[in-house]
Amino acid sequence: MSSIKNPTRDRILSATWQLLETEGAAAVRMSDIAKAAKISRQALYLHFPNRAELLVATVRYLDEAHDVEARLAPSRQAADARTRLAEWVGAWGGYIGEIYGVARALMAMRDTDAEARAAWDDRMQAVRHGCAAAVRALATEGLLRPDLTEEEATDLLWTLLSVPSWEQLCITQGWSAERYVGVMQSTAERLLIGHAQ
Amino acid sequence: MSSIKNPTRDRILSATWQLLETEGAAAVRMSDIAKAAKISRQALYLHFPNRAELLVATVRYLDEAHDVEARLAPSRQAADARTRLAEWVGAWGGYIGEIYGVARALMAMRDTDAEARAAWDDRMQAVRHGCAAAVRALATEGLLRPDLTEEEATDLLWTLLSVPSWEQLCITQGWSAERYVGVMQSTAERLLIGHAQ
DNA sequence: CTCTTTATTGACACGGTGTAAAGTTGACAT
DNA sequence: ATGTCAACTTTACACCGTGTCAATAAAGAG
Repeated sequence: MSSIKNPTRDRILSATWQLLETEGAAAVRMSDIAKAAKISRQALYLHFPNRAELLVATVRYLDEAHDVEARLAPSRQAADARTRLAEWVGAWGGYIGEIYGVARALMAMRDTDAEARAAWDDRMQAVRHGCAAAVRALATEGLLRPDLTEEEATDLLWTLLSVPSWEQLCITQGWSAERYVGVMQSTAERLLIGHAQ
Repeated sequence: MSSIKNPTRDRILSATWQLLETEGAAAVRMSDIAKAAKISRQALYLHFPNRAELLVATVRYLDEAHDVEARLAPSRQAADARTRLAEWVGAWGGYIGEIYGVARALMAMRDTDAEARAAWDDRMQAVRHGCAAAVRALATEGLLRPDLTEEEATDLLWTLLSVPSWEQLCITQGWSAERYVGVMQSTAERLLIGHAQ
């Protein structure tokens, strides 16, 4: 739909995405993006006021392209808390790999650009909500590890599933996506579920 | 010792440290550091060839000032693997808070500066070795969770104890240092020790 | 045919890093 | 006293990437 309405904007976004995914994030300049989208650097500023907003728009574009909602549905519909947790870890954990390039660029901008920071924090809060929901489900089934508050458990799961953690395991240490998700699922269980099981 | 040999160099390093600890890392420019050290911006370049090397030197300076070796000794001398793990998590986890400012600045430079990247990676590998040693101790006492290889367990512990994870919990979520260390110790146990306990 | 939108080219300001050159200051040796 | 050396200062500038501005071109819609 957005692709029909405004083809160049779309071309820009997909070029941005592609560049961020392949090059190292910091190396991608506005001029690189313009070149890849086959417009002048200045034309970029006709569509996006600055780099930060372009990155934010790219994230939204990716969400749309990957149909995030559909991915998260199984987690919400899970019968019991345990499978809900596993589904959630699988869904989000698997998604990180696909947005990593853009995520990385946005994270790097946090330090210098308030808007980028806000956008990133907002998205991460959404992830935290997902974690909170999974923890809540565990708590209502009485499965939650007793020495943690729900808050703490949420923070812990959220941190385990953070992008930097994913980066460390999958990029630095070369874990495969399957291995990552598998280990994270068992780890999350261990981490959160009280030993009464 | 370094303080006796070269007072201005020392003043620069301590100014850098102080600024990075108080201001947000990215906001600290070379000129700010110069001003804080009461020398001209150019004199900075008489002591350090560029920003990256200044940051790296600051990290070393901090290590010396905080006597890292002494902090890590209890972990290495621990009687059993379990207390070794707890000591290690406590020592490193507690240390992060004191170097966070500099660490943050160095991490931010990774994207643009190869030298900064190398320096940071080197330090993180040292941390990973600490994790590996703790895991190894667990393994030789037969305590290691059986569904993980030693490699995987090391990576997992290392990621749990990473600076970004610390940041998310202690800065973003406002955990106190004690709470962080306490939760991390019990979490690490849960994460790594097989249920034969 | 003209208005509007989208794009182009070229130029420039700003901020931060790093370089270069010439001059100042103080300590110390002879 | 003089000369020398090192640390430091001031001033200036090059480079890069972001973002702004103005003048102009092309193309479709009314």
